[in-house]
Amino acid sequence: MRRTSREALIHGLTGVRIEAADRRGKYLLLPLDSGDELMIHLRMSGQVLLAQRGAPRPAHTHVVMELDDGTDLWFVDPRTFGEGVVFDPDRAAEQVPDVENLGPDPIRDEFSLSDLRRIVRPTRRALKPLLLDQPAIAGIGNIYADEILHRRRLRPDRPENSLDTRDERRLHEAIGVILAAAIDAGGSTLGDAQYVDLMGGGGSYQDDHRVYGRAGERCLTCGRGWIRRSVSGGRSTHWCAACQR
DNA sequence: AAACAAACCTGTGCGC
DNA sequence: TGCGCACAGGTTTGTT
Repeated sequence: MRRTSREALIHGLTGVRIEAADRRGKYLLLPLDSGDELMIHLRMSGQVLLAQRGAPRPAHTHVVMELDDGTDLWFVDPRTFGEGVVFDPDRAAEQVPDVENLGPDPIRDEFSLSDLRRIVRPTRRALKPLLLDQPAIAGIGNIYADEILHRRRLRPDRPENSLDTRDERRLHEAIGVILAAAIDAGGSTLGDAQYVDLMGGGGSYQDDHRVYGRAGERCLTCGRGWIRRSVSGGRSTHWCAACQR
């Protein structure tokens, strides 16, 4: 309830029908028949779970939404970084400016090669921060940024202004392929099982990670280099110093 | 302007 | 066994 109140959330959700389940980047968007929308962001540790009414709830269950089919939707979030808010789509620019400022979502929106060229600026900013920049391109997080760059053998610290046309084509291809493969596999559920689907099930894409979480291992792609890990601003980056250039 | 770091929190796993 | 520390999927805010 970072930008709303308990009362406003309860009022906005009581007696309404959820018309759809949509998404932009990492923001879940649920249009309601009241004309408002429920936005949920899970941040690092949030979960939305569907459960039988009365089932024992996990610790850190902050919101329980009772549905009319007898099931409950839980919002669970140990670290409390996540949030939910009911907003008026006509006033989205003031109520949820971060959602309004998102760049194109490569899965949800048209994302052509020229769309990628549009977000690559002639600066020395590195490719890793570019991929994590939600106002530039929406939805890519730390795991997939590393996996995308590894697939196309691009170093995370390669400056944006060093990309030639071939590099841009490669990066565009890798964004589509890695995200599609990860979605097919149900996402990446790491050891602490925080990322799970509505029914609490995990994904399997963590088994296909080539660099994320593999620091110190030999590169699965080239077989020559070792996977390196660096930390900047509390975020870790993984890459192969031999095959990523 | 851009590049960092800190802050927001709890839980887990490790070395000692 | 217990303590302290590093670290975790993200974003915002503040400081160089």
